[in-house]
Amino acid sequence: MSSINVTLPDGSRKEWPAGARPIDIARAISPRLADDAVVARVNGEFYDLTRPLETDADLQILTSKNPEALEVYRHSTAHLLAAAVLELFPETKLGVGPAVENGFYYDFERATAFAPEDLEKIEAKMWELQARDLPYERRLTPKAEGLKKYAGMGETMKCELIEEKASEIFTEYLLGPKFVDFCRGPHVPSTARIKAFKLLSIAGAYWKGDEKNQQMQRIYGTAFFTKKELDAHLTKLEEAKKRDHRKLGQELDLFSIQELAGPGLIFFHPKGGTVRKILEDWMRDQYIARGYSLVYTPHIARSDLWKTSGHYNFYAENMFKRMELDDAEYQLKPMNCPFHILIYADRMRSYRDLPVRLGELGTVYRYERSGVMHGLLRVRGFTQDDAHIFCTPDQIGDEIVNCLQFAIDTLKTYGFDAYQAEVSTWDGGVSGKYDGTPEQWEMAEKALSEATAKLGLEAKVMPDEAAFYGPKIDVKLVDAIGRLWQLSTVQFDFTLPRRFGLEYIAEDGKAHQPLMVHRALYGSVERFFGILLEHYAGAFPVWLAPIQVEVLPITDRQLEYAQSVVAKLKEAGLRVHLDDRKEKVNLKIRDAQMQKVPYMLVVGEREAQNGTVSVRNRRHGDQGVKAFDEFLADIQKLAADRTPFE
RNA sequence: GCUGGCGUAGCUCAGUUGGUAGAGCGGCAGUUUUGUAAACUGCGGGUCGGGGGUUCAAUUCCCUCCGCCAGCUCCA
Repeated sequence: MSSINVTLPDGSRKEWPAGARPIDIARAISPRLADDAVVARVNGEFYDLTRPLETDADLQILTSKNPEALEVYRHSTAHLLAAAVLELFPETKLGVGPAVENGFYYDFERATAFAPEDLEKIEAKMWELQARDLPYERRLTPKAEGLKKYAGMGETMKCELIEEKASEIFTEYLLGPKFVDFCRGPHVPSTARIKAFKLLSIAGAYWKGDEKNQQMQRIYGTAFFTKKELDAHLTKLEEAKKRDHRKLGQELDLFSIQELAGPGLIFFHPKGGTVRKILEDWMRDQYIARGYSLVYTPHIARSDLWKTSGHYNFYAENMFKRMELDDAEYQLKPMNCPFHILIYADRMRSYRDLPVRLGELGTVYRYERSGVMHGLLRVRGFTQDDAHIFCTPDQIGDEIVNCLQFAIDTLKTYGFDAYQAEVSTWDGGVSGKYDGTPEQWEMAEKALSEATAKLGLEAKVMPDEAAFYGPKIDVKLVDAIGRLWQLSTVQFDFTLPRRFGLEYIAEDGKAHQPLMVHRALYGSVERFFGILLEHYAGAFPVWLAPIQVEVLPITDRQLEYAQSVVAKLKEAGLRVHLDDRKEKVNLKIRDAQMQKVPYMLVVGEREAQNGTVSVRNRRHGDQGVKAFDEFLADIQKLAADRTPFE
């Protein structure tokens, strides 16, 4: 065949000589296109721009305007990184180097650790290689020959990968004199295509992600098509740092973690406590409105309970150590479920009693390994808004729908408009690692997917990601700067009802096992608090703000009037603070701004005389003078409506 | 838990050929009575994360423990 049919990016079909390269075709169409080209897609698959076409092709040229091309671009930058490392530190051995969500990394093995200063050197070397416009050269290599070659270079990890993944003839990519990598590609044609990147950090990572394997040094970087996009991303990282809940928690005096008390244990200060109470009250009120019963259960229980539930054996490494009391052994609770189950099982249940929905803000303690704690987001003691629903098979559909609706309403209330759902299912029973019968799994998974459909919730199915005791649906939210957080979860449990021998008497007069569902919507109150704090960058909406109004008298001659304003606001149920320090109003404003108080009322001579207040909003600045009653009505409405962003 | 980095005043941070520590802000006292993001002056404040070692002498060098940070692994 001397010619091939190519469907061009504009949809037209044209004949080209066999062996034409996508980049040549791009050039023929427009030099501009060729300059912008990052990668080709041929018959739906990524394809090197410089790799000759051999068959009829549906050709697309992906340029830097196409977000899909970014992955190829970043992967190419990872190769550039590895090539630079080998230039500077030739003894380094290679692991893997993929593109990831916001950049790329490459794993290396080397006797000495990379120092932070090394990143600068490596980056400089990368630019040097970039300037030389080295080609990403693709080569086909027979497996046996390749293995011998990589073994000769001492690249044992590459050999391992080749053994596992390579076909009889595999592709590898060369870049510069030293770097060759077993890699499917594709890559950009040459290094000059890479215009904007930055190395970010060095961290440890286990070979193949398994902690039993040796640990390697991972260098993270990010890359974008333009300097402008790169700078925007770096700015976003800075922005994220500024709204780090740990920093805000300290600056706004909301919570702390005390070294003397231990890691992962949270102290809510008065202001944080105020916010937390509102979160908790809202949730309890919702429980009651939605037909849940509130219960309270202990924090410890005999080990016998944990043996019955199975946690004693299967969850032991996550539990705090056992304590001996008298002649019995007790353990702190890592979960609330067994306690709620005991309440359910405390009396005979009829089908007429179901569904039973038991809810609690239950504080649990889990022994987390030392390196995993993170502010409020990963702690050792936390409070779950935990509820367990016991119901009949007939009821399960509605129960799941109601849980999901509850979750959605919760997120909306707190100003999260973007969220996504994931349904985790089993493997069909092939591995035997899942508990429960195929009928149970089928019924439960059906209930979950029907509920998402009914609510118009787009749910990604995650096969073989379920817990061993049942399928689940997780709702993840997207915060104000686009990050994803996992919060709400609704999980079936086929195991515990059986272990505890739960039953209800059905219409047939016989005992049946009820269905059991775990669900938590905040997930953990602490974590939710942390996420909210970052979402609002510390500027809690009026209904949540620990101080809603700061009253700022200009001189102490207005103190009396200011106090009367404060008293009236308090009477109206608002959280108000009087700044009666003998300081200039500028300073008082600055302090209130930095504490992110939503409203500041400046009261001076004029206001005192006219019974008015001068309103300042933390976001929009001076709002001018208003009659006190007018201000009061405005702020009460904001609080009552739970307006997430004023 | 693992790899690497870090730990100095309430906070943010200076402080190298090893000679017992400083700044700004905050705090306290006084002066200033002030109109939309920092008035002025003065004064306190630190077992330099804990313990051990080397040394005439350790914030500085070594060991160990604790904690924090970035990841990994695990997870609400």
